[in-house]
Amino acid sequence: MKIASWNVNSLNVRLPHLEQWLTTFAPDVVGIQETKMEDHKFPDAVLAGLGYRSVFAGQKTYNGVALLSREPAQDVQIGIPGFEDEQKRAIAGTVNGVRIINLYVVNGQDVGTDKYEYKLRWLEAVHAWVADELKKYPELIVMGDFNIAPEGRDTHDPLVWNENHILTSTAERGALHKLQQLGLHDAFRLHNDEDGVFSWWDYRAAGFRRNLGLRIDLTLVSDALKARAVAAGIDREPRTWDRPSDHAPAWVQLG
DNA sequence: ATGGTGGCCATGCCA
Repeated sequence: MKIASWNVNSLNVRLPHLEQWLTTFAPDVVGIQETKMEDHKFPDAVLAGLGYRSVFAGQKTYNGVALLSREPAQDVQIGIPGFEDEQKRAIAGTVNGVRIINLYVVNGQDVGTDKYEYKLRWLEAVHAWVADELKKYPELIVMGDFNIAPEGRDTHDPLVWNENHILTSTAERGALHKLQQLGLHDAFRLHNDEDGVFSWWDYRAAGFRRNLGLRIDLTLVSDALKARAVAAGIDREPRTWDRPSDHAPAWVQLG
């Protein structure tokens, strides 16, 4: 079972890319972020034609998440339970017995801003939620656009992307670490040791051409799933296509 | 030190 996470940065613009990628990469489950699309506009019929069921929670202009799966998702949860949030950033479901949480983590703008504080509050709420979910579903995947690069080797320049910089700051990495302390493993790092492998490249300054990127899109697998995570990676190909998203899909394969 | 590209939507905001 191949499970992937992809920030498409507008599903309206990227639907052809998604269709192409579903056809060639053939994932079994996909978590989508930044659909930027209200629910009544979601192309569930098009995706059904490709063999995928969809559940989704969207809004105009910003945010928006969806979960696509070949088998229908059960026990679908939209938003973080008990956490009031107008922004559509979280959706979860159970597919083939595996609980899957798909997140579009708050970007945070800059360290010390209101958005940064919201990001840290939001991650606290995610921690409580995941802790609760793990009790019910030991076989759990938490994936999405985390907007956090776990380590220096997940950035093109650790001197720039340092402990005071957004996406790499001490508090952000601390929140990710605390989440992983629940028993979640970065699937990519179970199988890849190299640095310079990224999932996001800024549109500005020819970031992709120069490979100036960050690895901020993660698939985390629970203790109970760790042995089944037989491969993981990032598929750079859709980032090479015309008018691409600024993110590439991150994936994990369960054996 | 600043802005750079892109999406949404018509202007700045967000990333």
